[in-house]
Amino acid sequence: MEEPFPPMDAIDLIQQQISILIRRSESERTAKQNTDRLDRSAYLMLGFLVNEGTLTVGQLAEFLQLDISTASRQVRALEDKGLVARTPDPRDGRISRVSLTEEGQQRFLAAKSSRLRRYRQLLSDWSEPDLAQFGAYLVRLNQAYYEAIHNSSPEQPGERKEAGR
Amino acid sequence: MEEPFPPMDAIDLIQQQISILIRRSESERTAKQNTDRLDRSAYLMLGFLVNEGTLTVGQLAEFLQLDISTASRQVRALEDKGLVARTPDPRDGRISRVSLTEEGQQRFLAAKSSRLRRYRQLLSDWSEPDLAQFGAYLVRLNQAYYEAIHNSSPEQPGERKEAGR
DNA sequence: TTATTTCGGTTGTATAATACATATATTATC
DNA sequence: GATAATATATGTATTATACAACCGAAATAA
Repeated sequence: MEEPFPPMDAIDLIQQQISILIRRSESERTAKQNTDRLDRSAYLMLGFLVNEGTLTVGQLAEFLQLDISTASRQVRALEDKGLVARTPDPRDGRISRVSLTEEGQQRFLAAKSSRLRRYRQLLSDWSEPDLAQFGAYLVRLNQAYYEAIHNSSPEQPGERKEAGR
Repeated sequence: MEEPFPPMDAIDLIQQQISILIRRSESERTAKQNTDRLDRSAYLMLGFLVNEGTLTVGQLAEFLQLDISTASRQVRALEDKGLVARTPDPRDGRISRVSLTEEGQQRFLAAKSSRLRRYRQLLSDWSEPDLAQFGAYLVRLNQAYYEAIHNSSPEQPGERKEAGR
């Protein structure tokens, strides 16, 4: 392989720590059932809906990088809980447009608040610049992931593709 | 309890980005089956064994924050694949001591190398100081998780973990 | 000593999240 | 109107997980 790559050690650390972070997070997910907690995918899904307003099942699947069948089931689960509503698209009978219910909004905000509380606790002794910097790094990494995946994929409305320099 | 906490915005970003990161990672996990890829828990488990040499099932469970039954099954799965070996402790017949096989070492290194390749790609345009800093932040966050778990005792019905050391 | 409790681990069972293959219904195209 | 493409849903399988019940070994109590 080519060599203009960053040194192994830092990357190795990052890779390892991300594995651990994910495991930790996963552990929290299953263990602590704060009543207002939502599983990660549901949380992300509701979050997208909060931001985007209304999305199709397919769009949700794409955003979450889920198989559409999985997304479909997730939507149904959320629907059964009354957190989202599906309305048929008047112009295309195949499409289900998914949007938040009032209840869904509230549950999302509650879950968000619960997560924030947890993170505020975990990060309570971080300086503000460190927090900002860390957040920026995470964004950057996620963006890299996103681009790696969407190298040559069809776009969705609202897509921002920033090619970096 | 509002004052001595860091500002919401950065934390909100971090929390959200970590959710996304985990989802991305999860997606990679199921999607790309590089032959040398190991699932996250197996990878972490082998990694611990690389570092620590030999561990009991219970220790692995604790490190990975898995229920011991899950750890037990994981160990068995790895054993069936020939990646670890269980040897009975001569002094305590209850204990299984788990260690890597030669094959396990090789598979771990291959998986690690594969992961590193992926991350090198994703992070190829990061500066070295940024990488180091990001790694340090991740370590710090994981450390906070670790401490949060090991300091506060979340009461579980029936079983309370006594930390008498 | 024997009886009981604790401990490390395994196995039974349940659940959740997921993907892949297939089905269905709707729209588009020929 | 027949066929193809599309959006979603359903059938089925897999995987990772936890909890509960259990088992055998060790430690402790009687």
